[in-house]
Amino acid sequence: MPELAPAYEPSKVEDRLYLEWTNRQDYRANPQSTKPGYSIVIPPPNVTGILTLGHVLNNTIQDILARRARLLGREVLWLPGTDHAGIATQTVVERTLKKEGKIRHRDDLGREEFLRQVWQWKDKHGGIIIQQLKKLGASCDWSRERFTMDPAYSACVQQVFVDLFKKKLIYRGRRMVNWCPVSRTALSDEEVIMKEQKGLLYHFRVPVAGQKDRFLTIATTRPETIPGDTAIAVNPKDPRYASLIGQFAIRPLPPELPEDQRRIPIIGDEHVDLEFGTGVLKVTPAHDPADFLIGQRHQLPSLEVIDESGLMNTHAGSALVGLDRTQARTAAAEQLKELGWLDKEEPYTNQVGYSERADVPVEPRLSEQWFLRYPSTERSRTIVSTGKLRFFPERWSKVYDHWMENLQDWCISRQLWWGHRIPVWYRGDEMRCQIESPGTDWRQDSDVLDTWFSSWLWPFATMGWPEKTPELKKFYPTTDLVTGPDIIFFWVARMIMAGFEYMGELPFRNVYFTGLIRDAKGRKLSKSLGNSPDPLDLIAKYGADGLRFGLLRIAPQGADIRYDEKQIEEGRNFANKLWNACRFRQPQGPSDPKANPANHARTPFCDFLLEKLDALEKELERLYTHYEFSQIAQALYGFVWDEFCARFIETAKADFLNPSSPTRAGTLATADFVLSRVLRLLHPYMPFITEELWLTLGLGTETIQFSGWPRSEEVRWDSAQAKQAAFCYATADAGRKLRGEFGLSGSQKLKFLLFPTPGSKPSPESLQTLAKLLQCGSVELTQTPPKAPMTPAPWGELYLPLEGLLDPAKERARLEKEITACEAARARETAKLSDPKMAAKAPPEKLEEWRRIEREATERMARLQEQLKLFTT
RNA sequence: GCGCGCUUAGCUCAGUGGUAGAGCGGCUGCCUUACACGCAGUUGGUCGGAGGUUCAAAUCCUUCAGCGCGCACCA
Repeated sequence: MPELAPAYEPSKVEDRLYLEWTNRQDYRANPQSTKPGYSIVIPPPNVTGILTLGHVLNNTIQDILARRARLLGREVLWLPGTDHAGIATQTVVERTLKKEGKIRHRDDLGREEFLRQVWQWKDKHGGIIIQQLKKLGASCDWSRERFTMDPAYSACVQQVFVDLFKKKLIYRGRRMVNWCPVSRTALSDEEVIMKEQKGLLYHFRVPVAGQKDRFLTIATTRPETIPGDTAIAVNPKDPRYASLIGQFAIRPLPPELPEDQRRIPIIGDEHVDLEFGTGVLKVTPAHDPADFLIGQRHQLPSLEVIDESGLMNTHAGSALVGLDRTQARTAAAEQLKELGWLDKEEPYTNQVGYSERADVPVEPRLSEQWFLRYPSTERSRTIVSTGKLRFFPERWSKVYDHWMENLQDWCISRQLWWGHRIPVWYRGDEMRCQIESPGTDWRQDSDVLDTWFSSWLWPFATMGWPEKTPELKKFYPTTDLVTGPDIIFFWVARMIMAGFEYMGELPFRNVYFTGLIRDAKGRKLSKSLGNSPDPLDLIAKYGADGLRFGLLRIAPQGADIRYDEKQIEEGRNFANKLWNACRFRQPQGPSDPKANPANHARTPFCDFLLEKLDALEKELERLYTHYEFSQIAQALYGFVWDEFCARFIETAKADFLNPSSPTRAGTLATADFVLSRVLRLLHPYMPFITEELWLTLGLGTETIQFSGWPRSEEVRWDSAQAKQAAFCYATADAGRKLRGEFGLSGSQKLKFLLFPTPGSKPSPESLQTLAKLLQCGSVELTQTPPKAPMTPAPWGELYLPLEGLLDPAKERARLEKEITACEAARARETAKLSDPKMAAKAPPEKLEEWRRIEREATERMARLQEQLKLFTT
């Protein structure tokens, strides 16, 4: 048996073990297994992405669930893979090629050649995040790794499109969509994020046609769209303007156009808010969703003045043409000023939709797109609202329900090249929706599908759908899904609908939403802020187990996480603590995998530890059903550090150093029994160190991974003994406190005296253990209370004879302070008990408890007062 | 504007009706024969404010404030 190093060195363990596990194919899921199935599909990361702390959190949780399921004897499938991430990947490749000077625009290469370059990029960079997940210890079934652009997967996507088209749920239409002028594609509503923008509200006048000196004043944030205005709208109920409805106004821009070409109608529309601005609205049907609707209601012409790249076109007039939207805004305002139409500019803050990817304002734009009317919406909504599909934390189900209630058709076409091509073919005016080309003279739709239109099939398309595969039979529906609440609409909701539509069943039974990781200042982690640490650096520094445990311990359910590297350091420290606890056991000889403390004479401390282990196992059981991952980590941390190390090991030293001790075998058995269980309980969180210790100590000959989840029924102990141990610990705690108050260090070999509680007679062994816990020279019994500092303790009154060191004044002060505290505690209970209302209404067991506390405080006080008398004379 | 969440020790957070907790930090003392990635002790909170329910409120209700998030066609 190799000797354990003084400190745990993760780098010597992790890669070696991971290789062993994967070479042995420990994570390969067998659909033919008779064991009950457990499955998770990974939220596929962007194929060209790199690991972030968010991924670490998310995948560690999945790994915890998967590893625990294996210990529970399940057949586990954790299915990994990556996403082609249309816009993101295409943008990155295009940018790189531009930077290398190979192209100015992707048009330079043409569609086919550009796609070849993207595939090349994918082959080169696509595996990085997968390798990083392996470093983390992720126990995925790598033999089943999928990519959303795999041929089989693509076939699923096309088939679903054709099917939904046939069901008339997919349709093509010319509508107002969110247009990203940088990526030059349409976006779905979900890809637009509203941001507050500080700008100006411009007030300008327009003359009413044929009425000299009659003007309307309009407030707008977008003067650059004035050339695209095709009407002026007022509310028909507005007494100020109602009479003008039906007349015309002269649009001020572009000024070079003859006046009759700038004549636009004044219309009445309820949409106009009387209170806002001047109550007069310019209507630009081509560049504003609300105006578009007004335009439809009034059959207004649509006049486009901004092109697909966000540049002003010729309709905007000579002063603006070619300018970017934002430049055009100031230019248009300038123009209005010169023409004398501008009344004022005032600072104004409004909400503007931004493209999530390109981080520029989206331009509402009229275009021909494909839309999906969501399928299976009713079932998908009720499955969550009735709690059959559970969300953790539960409150996200409200957010989901609200979105499901207000479903808008999904714009699924993208004007990109990288993605699944839309299976629709054209010849002249004919159109066909089918996977194969109808013939050589047919031209395929040039658009691709939104990436989420492929990911929403992930839970079953990865398992061989549309075939009825053994995988689907065994592992669908999946058990748990772990993801971030930011993609609840993008992905979770849509997967539920696709699951019902194509499998007739929900895709997963539970969804756990992680929190967002923020830095110490509360900012989101991002590459541009430079506050996003590289998980691989953290693994190198603290080990994968340290990173996993440290991060999970501070990841409260449902709340954002304030990340601090200090926490990861603590994770490493904990790993080292565990390592050393085992190192303490190792020199005593090989561990016994079948150790059973029940078969041996034991010290009370063994029973105390077994009692705590039982409580821990029950607690973890409860916490796992609620997905309380950070509290599970806390509970394990506390057990290992406080119960096993601080208490048990200190008392086990007596047995370990004494080969002839009658309780030696029992203490060894307890150590092995408890370590065997605590390593297994910890394994989901810290897979590497627990495996290494398990095998090195010889707690098992096979890997820990399938060694069985500890059951609390296996733990047997004597609770009377455990109580004795608790008294001993409490006595030691009192002694330490007493010594600490005199500023005496542990290294000074002091002698304590114990004046035992009448009737009790502590054994020499227990006095020895007490001395060990107190780290003092000895504890001796005394028949007469000495004149020395004293503290009341469960076993009796503990004295610290200080010979010449004693300062009576100091001792008096100390006693008085403690008497005051006792008095306060007693008074609190007395007050409660003497309140007649309370005495009448509180439950008897509470009253009993309060009486006990009152009694104990009184007794303690009496002892302290006796002691005080000794020092007052 | 509507909805949701948060506010507890210097920091990060547990604690859903009955004596306010943990880790870190601070301070004091220790290289005590598993561990200085450690050990012992200690400091530190009128549980955001105000009302209410209750014998009893950090905990339940109402309301206010601050912060965060989601949804929303006020130009």
